[in-house]
Amino acid sequence: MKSKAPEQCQLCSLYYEAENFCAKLSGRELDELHARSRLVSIKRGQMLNDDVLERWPILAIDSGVLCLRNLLHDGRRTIAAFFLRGDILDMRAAENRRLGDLMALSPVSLCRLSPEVFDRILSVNPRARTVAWKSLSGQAYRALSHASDLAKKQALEKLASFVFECRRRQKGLNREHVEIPIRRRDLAEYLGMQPETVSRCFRDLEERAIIKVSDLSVIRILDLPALRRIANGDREIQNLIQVPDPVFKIVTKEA
Amino acid sequence: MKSKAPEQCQLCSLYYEAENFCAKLSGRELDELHARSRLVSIKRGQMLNDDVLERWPILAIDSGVLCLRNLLHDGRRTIAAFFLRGDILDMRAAENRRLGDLMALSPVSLCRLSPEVFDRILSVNPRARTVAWKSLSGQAYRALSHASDLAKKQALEKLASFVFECRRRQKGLNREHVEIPIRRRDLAEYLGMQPETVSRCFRDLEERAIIKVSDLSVIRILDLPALRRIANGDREIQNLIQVPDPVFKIVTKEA
DNA sequence: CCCTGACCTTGACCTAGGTCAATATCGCCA
DNA sequence: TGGCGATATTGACCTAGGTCAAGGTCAGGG
Repeated sequence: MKSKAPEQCQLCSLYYEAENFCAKLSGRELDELHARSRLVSIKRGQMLNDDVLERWPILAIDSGVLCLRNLLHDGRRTIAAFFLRGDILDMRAAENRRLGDLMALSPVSLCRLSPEVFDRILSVNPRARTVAWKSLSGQAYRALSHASDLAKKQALEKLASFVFECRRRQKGLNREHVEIPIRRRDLAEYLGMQPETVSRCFRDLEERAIIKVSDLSVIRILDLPALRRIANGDREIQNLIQVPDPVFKIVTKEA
Repeated sequence: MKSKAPEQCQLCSLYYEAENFCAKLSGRELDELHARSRLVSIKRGQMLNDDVLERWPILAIDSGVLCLRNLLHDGRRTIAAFFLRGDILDMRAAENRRLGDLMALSPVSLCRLSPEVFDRILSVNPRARTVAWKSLSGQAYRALSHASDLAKKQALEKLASFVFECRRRQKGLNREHVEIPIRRRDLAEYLGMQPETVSRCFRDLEERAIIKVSDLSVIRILDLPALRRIANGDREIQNLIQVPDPVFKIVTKEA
């Protein structure tokens, strides 16, 4: 009887969290996948280089925060998305598209899955296929909703929206405390703004008693409905709370 | 011998274009899918309503431009993505996420696929599965790259980037003429800017002899490398070509 | 425990592009 | 073909947030 999962896998969230990919595999499938895959650790700031990605285009995140970042050569940087535990990335589809580099925003542990075994499993194991499909469409929908945020929302709204994204994605049950898993600077790059602006927006939300910034990586939501309204682009609340601007505009018109 | 595809399908690009989903199906699979699916036409501006989507969450585009649009209730509107012939949408993953509405930006012909038959086909037909997987990851990567554009690029750069997106997606072989399949206003919503700005940017590119705007829906690329450099965020070219601004600003300061 | 460098915050100022208003142009239908 | 409503363009002006510069704060190493 060989029902025991490989030792390494037992410590990996991809296996021990029931909704994740490896948890859906039969013992045999897991053995085979494990035999042909590589669990690796990456330090913060480190990037996965392209030729390794070519050979190992399928990645599954065990822990940490990985991001997809691209930089214009005049130094502007953007983080297009970040990936958390449980996410499965298939970089094969990126093909000729220049999307950017995968970079660790915190120490990351991830598993490079053998594309062959991965594909084979997808073709025979419907539950595993569902997990992979869901992860991929989750990424797609997250990216779409992020694109909406970036397109028309103001800085404050984007930040509020981001808090909800973190909240939705965090595993714990605590809905009041939200962990901000990335640093201010990275957050700014993700939201397409400057660190200074992020800072100002946090302060703004705090001054309105909508959130409390405990430390740099955790906030507490004090007024959930207000935060939600801001995230949804409701300008009422913003104006209501803001000091009604006592500036009179003098229009001079030539007669 | 029943090798003939259903008549309706023979006129549908999903079937007659070899790389599309229905072209990968066996005669039997196609018959079954066709029997349980619905080809529908949508006029420009029309939206697919939510409860129908609930029952028919899988859509395949035969022709036209469908978009995912969401509007903040103060009137700001965003187009998060648009979908063209061959694209397959799976709205089941959207779940609780409020992504927006599917709306036709031009007359659209699409096929509502039966989710059950679709899933069954995915589980037995690897080629069809590949097509669906590719379409989904294409959407994901397009959304990511769009998000990057929105985050840090300037208006001109976003527009140039958009031209390349259209070019990459258009089927024809003509690489010099690019069809802009949507109107200015929609384009503005997609790029997160105002129609006025779109207009100004087109003019700017035209004045620099980088493109030629033939009519509202077709442009001709005159200087591909320049356009590419702009799209990639190279500010050199922008400054080199721009007339060095001969405006002196007179700053008056009280002594 | 202190030192150092990276990160974050704050304030002052400035500009890209949003806003508003006035045409011009398009595309559809009679 | 002509007329009309929707769409696009242009110009003038203004503001959200980017930029720059100056501290402040934190975490990790000796």
